[in-house]
Amino acid sequence: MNWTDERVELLKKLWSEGLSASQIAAQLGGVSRNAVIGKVHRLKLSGRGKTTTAAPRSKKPAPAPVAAPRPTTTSSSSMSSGSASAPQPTMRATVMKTSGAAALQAEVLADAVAEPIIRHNENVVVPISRHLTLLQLTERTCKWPVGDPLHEDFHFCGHESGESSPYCSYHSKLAFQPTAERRRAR
DNA sequence: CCCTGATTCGC
DNA sequence: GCGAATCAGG
Repeated sequence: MNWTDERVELLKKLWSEGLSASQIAAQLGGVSRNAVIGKVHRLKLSGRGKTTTAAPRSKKPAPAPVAAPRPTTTSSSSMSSGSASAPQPTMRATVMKTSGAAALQAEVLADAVAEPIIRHNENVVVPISRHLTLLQLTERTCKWPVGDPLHEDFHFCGHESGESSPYCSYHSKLAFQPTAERRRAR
């Protein structure tokens, strides 16, 4: 790729708009972040109104994806229904009382419900979003799309997704729901 | 570790 | 002029 007038123009525009070098590189396509920076310097456009150096390393409040005690999907046979006042002597309570994380989350959300399980697979509003653009996605960012692709504020979740999954824990659950009600063992 | 821009220097 | 490698920093 070579720096055509168009590309240079776009570069100038994006750079002045405050986009980072990597973002610009991604949008231009065919060039690396370094290439963009190098070009920027050669064009002597280093300064930008507000250089908020470094991306907003957003701190994660507390995803708290854990705590999914399997509420016993269908079974309703032995015990459980009532409030067994005498827990099994052998089985230590599997309750696991609270946790710092849980408490913190409750504090933040305030409105949080006592339902550790996500139910509606529909268009529940995503918890949080880093509001990443397509080109900002990396190997470890959640690629769950948010919003209307035809609309300008379309973006991606962008949460931590781990190395294997393309989505964060939250969206993985929404994405990979294997026809739940179908475990008909014999 | 991820990301940011800045510089250097061989091509 | 170009941009990978490297540096310096958040």
